[in-house]
Amino acid sequence: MAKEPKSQPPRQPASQPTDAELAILQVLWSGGPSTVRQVHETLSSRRTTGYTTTLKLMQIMVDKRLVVRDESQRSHIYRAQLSQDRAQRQLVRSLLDQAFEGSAKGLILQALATRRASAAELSEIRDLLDSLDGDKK
Amino acid sequence: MAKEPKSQPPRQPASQPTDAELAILQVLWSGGPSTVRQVHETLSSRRTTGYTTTLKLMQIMVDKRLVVRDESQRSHIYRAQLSQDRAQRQLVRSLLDQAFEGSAKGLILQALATRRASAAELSEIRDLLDSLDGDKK
DNA sequence: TCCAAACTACGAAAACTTTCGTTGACAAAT
DNA sequence: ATTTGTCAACGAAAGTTTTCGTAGTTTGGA
Repeated sequence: MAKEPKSQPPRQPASQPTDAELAILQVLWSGGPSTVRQVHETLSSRRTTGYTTTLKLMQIMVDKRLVVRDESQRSHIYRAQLSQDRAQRQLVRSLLDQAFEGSAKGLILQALATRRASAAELSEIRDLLDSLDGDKK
Repeated sequence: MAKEPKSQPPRQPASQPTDAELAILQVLWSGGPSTVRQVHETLSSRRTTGYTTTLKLMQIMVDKRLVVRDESQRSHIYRAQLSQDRAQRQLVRSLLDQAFEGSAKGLILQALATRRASAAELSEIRDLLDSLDGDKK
């Protein structure tokens, strides 16, 4: 006989992460695959929630396909399924639509006003601007 | 006797708008002071919610001090109290913290990748970069 | 005057998100 | 083998946001 006919409710592509989910994803993005314990420890410095809260959230995130889980160990290992790049894209797009009437320029101006970038960063941005200009000519 | 000792629960500065509230603010920002009807009509093209939903949200927004209301007419006139600029600042800041580890550069790169800016816009951005560079020297 | 249309107010349901207590399983140490 | 600690699972409560039905008011005709 085969393994399981377990019909795991198949979800849509991958829903937008909530705030708490994003906090968890950040830990996974920067720290790589981790256990719930590890994520919770890292998060504890900012958040003040119980261990089971983090666990529950991560279980929900598996359902939503935001993370995948390796259950071969007793302590399951979670890995981000939604890439940081893709999440950032989605978030930027929705922010542009929600508050900037689609204007990238407006968003960029606010970003520069909000956080001072280093000279090196500024020149990287300039390079990108140049390359975009080139394409467009 | 005087008018009303009506102690309207005084709220804090001005809370962060939710998604639905942001949609309403956008209408007020771009269309100026409006009635609920007007806002709802404008919103109807994207959203599909009842009139009273919009009304209720706008009433809540008055409580939150996100908008102010002129009741001198039968149809009250609502005006954005939270400026678009201030809202944008808050949103950019929280997005930077939540998904870009505070890096303005990262956000800007994503914004440029997401929405193609016109040559004119690109040069405006370049100007801003130059002025920031100047300050920093 | 009476009726219909347009409006505000408001309560409460529905939907979504976050939190945590409890339970049972496993594993390591005594 | 029993105890102790760590873990996943899960249900349910608490909190927040969004939705809408209903009721009462005002306005402008017929």
